[in-house]
Amino acid sequence: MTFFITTAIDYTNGVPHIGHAYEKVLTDAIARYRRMKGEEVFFLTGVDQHGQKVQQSAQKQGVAPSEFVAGLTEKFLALWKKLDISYDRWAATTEPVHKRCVQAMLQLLWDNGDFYKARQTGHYSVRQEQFLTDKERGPDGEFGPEWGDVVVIEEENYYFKLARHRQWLLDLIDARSAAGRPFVVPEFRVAELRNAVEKLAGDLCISRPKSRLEWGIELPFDSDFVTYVWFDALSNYVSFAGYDPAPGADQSLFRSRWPAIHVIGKDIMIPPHGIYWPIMLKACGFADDDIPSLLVHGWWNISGAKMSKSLGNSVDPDVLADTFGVAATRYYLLSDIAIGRDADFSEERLIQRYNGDLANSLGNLLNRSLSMAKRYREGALRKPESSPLAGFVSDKVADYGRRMDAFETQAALESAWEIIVRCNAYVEETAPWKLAKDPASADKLDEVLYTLAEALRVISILITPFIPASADAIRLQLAWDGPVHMDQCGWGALADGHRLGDPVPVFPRIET
RNA sequence: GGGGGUGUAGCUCAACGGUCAGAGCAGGCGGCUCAUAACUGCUUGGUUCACGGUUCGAAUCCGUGCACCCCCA
Repeated sequence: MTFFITTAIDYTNGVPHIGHAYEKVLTDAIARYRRMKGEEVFFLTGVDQHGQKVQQSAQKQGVAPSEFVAGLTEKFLALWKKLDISYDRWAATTEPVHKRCVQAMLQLLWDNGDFYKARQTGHYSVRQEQFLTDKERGPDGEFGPEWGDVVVIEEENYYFKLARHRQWLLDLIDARSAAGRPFVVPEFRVAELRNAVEKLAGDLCISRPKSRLEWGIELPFDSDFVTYVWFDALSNYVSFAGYDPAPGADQSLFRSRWPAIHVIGKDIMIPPHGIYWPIMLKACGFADDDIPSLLVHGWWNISGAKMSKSLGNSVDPDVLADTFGVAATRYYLLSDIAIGRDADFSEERLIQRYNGDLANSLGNLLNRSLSMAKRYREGALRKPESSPLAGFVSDKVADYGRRMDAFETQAALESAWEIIVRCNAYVEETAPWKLAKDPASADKLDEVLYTLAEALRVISILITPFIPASADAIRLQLAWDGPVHMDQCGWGALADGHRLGDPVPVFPRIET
């Protein structure tokens, strides 16, 4: 039974911003934690490369769409590499495996009679890729400049019979909540989604004529059309996991992974992930138990304002990582926002959290512990009968696990940091520099030094999902090369006589 | 117009209807010297947006407003 987790796939029409980075780092932390628990994990992320905007942007630059998306895709790939995103499979929607799967799904639903063709005439905004109605008219009766060029067109398209599954979806949402495993986490979003489903009316347009959009996946039953966005983008969650809708196909790999948990932003819960996607799967024959769940995260605002290109206030995570480091960036994104909520981004706060939590609390704890061990015992540990912090640490490890299981990354970090804070206080209480002066206190000093090293070893495991490279650096200094696994969080893995490495600051302070 | 969210210390945020509303940061006073000017003890600071209601008991539940954000029409 594989733990299957996905992120939204990002649209390759612009460079990645802090919101993209947050979602991937969040998902990465969860995926890494599950691997540490010994679970088989399939972590899927990628890019959405088709569509009108990409086609237009490519035209403007005078390059082929494939060339245009290749450049931006590289930027995403490079950023995820820099940020240590440990995905198992990269989903690029121009890949043949994806195209084949999407076409097979479309064919299946066509054969089942889930689509119909209809004609629509109206004002069309080229920029927004949508038909406009009178509601979009301004007070003067005209379409405002935000719509760009507005043209009158008439065209036929294919529609997906969505509305007839309305009651089924409502029942599914209610059943999931009643069973204690809500369709949407955090649960306060369930009401929001349910309300939107109640109002669901009308069907979903799923095509564009090739005369207007060529850059897409062709409908298998009508070569004059490509499929438009939903079947192309949402289907990545199954197409890259081995799904094959063809009758008699071998589904064993896919079945071992599915269903997934989709990590998405609150802006794409309604309607795509909360309405279109479950209904698409239902239509394809998925059972109710095989409808995935959604983990919906909030947004990073910039000084209280929504982040947007037009405001020019977007934050470049690539620059952030270069300026403050990967650990500072990842730690800030995961520690300063509660799951599902919005938060306010500021560099001042990032620096504050890095200096306070990573440099001062954790970094200094490691540094002072290793320094004392080296100075008083040449780095060699003696394993005591027991340690006064063993019980405390194991309690916090349990808290951490419960919180990570509930996707509460911020709260889980707090559990880990309670150990760190306790250890620093423990150093003050026991004052090893005084014990070192008194030969009669030798055993006590050994107990303190061992306790600190052992606590740090456990801490290094707990922080691995969040700041993996730093956790490795800490283990290197501790000279512990055991398996990085949750079951190694039990007390006492460092052997009698274990020799620690030399202290080198892992988190140098950011001076301002 | 409908719906959702938010409103708590100077700042960022916690608090299943149940001890005196807590924590971090910032501020103040002290301690220590192993350590990255770090660490640590104590401490200042609140009309929990407002007004009503339910309750033995409300930041929490209900009602009415106010403010801000988002979605839909």
